[in-house]
Amino acid sequence: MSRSFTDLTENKLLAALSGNCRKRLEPELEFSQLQLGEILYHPHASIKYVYFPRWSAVSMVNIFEDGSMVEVGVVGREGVVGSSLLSGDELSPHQAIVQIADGAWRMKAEVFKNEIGGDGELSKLTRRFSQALFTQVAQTAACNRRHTIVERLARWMLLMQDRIDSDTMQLTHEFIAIMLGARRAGVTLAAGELQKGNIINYRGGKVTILDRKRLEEVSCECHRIVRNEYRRLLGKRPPQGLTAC
Amino acid sequence: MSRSFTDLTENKLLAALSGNCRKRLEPELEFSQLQLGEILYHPHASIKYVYFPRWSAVSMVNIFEDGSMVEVGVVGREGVVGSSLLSGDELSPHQAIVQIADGAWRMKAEVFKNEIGGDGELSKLTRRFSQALFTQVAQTAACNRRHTIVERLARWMLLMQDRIDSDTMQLTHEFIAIMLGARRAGVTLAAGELQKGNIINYRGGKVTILDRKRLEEVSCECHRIVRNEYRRLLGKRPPQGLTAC
DNA sequence: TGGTCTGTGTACGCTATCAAACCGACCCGC
DNA sequence: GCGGGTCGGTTTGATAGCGTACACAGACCA
Repeated sequence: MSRSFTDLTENKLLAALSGNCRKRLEPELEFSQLQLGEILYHPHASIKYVYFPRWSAVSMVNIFEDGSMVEVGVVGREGVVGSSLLSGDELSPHQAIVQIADGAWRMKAEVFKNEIGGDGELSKLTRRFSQALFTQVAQTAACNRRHTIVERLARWMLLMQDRIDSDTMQLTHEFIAIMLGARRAGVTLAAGELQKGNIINYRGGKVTILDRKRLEEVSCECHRIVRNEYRRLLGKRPPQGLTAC
Repeated sequence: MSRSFTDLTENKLLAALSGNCRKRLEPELEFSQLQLGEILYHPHASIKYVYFPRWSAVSMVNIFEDGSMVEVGVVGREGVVGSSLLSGDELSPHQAIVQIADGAWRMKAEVFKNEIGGDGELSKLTRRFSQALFTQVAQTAACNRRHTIVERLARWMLLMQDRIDSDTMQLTHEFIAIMLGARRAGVTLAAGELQKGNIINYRGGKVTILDRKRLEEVSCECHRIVRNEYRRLLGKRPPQGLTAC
């Protein structure tokens, strides 16, 4: 079974490590099942573990003083949740909440901090990932300013699908609305449009993507731009100079 | 004169270095006058220099395929323009454009990359700054989604004023509109409101802040939140463990 | 078999903002 | 003192999305 608990390479960041390095770190990585809606970090609370997701997606969410939320970024199997530890600071700047629930390998924050202090493999990869995440958040800032709900909804579903291996996701309009910072009714309208075009289908809190190609067409450019940047920074070719482990 | 070309401590990041370390780096820092509207980096072009601003402000701008722009973050004397080099990547993810033109000390990218490779002082400070910038961009993403033009305009002026030492800035409505991702007419309306309340005054491309306190009141919470995070991360107390230089 | 809960459809009035003008005020060089 | 450029004020009409509310459908449960 390809999804053995121990196949660390299902997380792409771990997969990019050299075999030796991965072997060395394996004892520090504990597999853990994530729950839908589980909160990995509260905003401004200290980070106990970092998470290397398998087929999960975790949203970084900004919470306003009135309690309303807006998603600012998403992390999946391409990276690691908790990369803000790179700064040396131990507090999570945002809430991290599980959107798509599968498993993740987690590592104690202290261990992770030791690894990324110098310029070993994990340090370099995490820095690259962190840069990609920054790009995603920045694109979201611009996107939130200029694009319609339909465009952003399409983008968001692509963003999610990129991080899992399935056409079907358990997602209600209500939940999506919170992430997009829009009304639930607004999402229903937008989703209705996509459904009319046979691009997606949903029922009872499950969304199915029927036509990925068309979904990309109705999405704004933001998805493609960010995806390309992820590929450039984290693509197959690992960054040069991976020597020290 | 406190604004001597050689007083590196006018940049707060350089000021946080130990005296020894600053002395060591001084020969690598070349003072350079920035021009209003000067483009330090084009998007996806390689970074030749990093800039430690004096009393300048530099915007990080996302450019859409149709040519329209939205600002995603601002860097001033609290940090360094080009911190994305931390990732090991040499390309600037965004356009960097000079908003408030004073001077900056610049350092060759290769020199900077050497400095931040390990965990010396400059490396640690840059990582912390990079985290603060991330927070700013994330807050902008949420802010762009939820707050009105008036609120965002007020926030933006505070953001600018925090980075210079003056109540007066050379800024046209047209320019502000591009940064906020709004229409020029929309900014005129919003600015008119602030002017009616005697909070600001503008004339001939110059804005004067008359009542900073009231400006903070009409601004959304985003300015305060980001400012507090900057203070926490980059505040007077330098990060612990600054040993190696 | 009916009750409750979750998820979705839809409608109404309202506001912020947009897009595209046009015009006046001022500045600066000539 | 004239003319062009920059900057700001304002209008008019359109529209996306908001806040709120209510209705319905299926699932699950008692």
